[in-house]
Amino acid sequence: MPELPEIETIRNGLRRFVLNQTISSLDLRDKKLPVKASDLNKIKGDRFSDVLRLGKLLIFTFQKSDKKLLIHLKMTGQLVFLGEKTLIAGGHSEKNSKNLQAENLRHIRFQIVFSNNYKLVLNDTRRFAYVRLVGENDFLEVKKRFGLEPLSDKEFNYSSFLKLIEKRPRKNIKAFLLDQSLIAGIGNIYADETLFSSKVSPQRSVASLNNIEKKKIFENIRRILKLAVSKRGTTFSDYVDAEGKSGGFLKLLKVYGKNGQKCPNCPGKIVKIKVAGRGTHYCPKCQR
DNA sequence: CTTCTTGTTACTGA
DNA sequence: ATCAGTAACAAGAA
Repeated sequence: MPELPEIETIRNGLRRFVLNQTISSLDLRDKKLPVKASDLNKIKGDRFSDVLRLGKLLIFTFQKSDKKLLIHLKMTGQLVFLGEKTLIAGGHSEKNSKNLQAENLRHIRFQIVFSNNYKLVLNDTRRFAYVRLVGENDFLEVKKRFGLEPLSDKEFNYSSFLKLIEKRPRKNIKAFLLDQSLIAGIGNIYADETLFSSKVSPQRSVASLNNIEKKKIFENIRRILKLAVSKRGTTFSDYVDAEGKSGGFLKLLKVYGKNGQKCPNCPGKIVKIKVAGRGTHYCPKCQR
């Protein structure tokens, strides 16, 4: 499940590969994707000028066209850069890593072929990922749905965080963290990890938090997301970066996927329950 | 065979 | 308006 750190890692990887590359063709293989082949053809011959990120959404801009290509990976989407036949750097594998091989790409839904025959490939088993090509107006509509960017010190600081809390006082804290229109980019993994490090139960409401808990949650959001970016994200099931490589944050997870295991902080065990419709991992002893 | 999973949106009912 | 809960989406794992 790619969340902000994973998407940021993909973005950084892709920038190295796709900027200034001339697009020679676009191959739309899945008709379900909300984009028309005839629209895609309009960016043939153009070049990518930048790769941006909004929450978990990737945004590609062009040198000539004013349009933007939006790619959301949802749960199982993978976006990788391929050499003529193989992944640019996917072949080298470390112990315990699930580095992706080109032959693992069994669900290619969309790809862009560059003039040197290198490719940008969207692989997605469950077909929830989407590709859209939007003009300025549609892009502004999309942008409106996103909340604060947690890696931006300007947008996301303690006072803007407190304002969000005041705006949604009755909301459950886990649902609050997952709400993309409030803070953009936190998903199930980093929500659980943030609440564990803050010693706050996922079942609490926002209104019940004291000042110390609010401050801890705020600080842990930033700390954990930044740490995860520096480790190139978390590979739990499908995620790989632009080179097909696994993320290194998996080893640093304290509660996500650890149900039944001992809590890192106390003799108790991590349990998994359902909160806000999501599988939620926490320590009932440490998190109150 | 059924059930569960997940990011996001859409809908319902409180 | 806000919030919780649930279905839907698709496909694979258990």
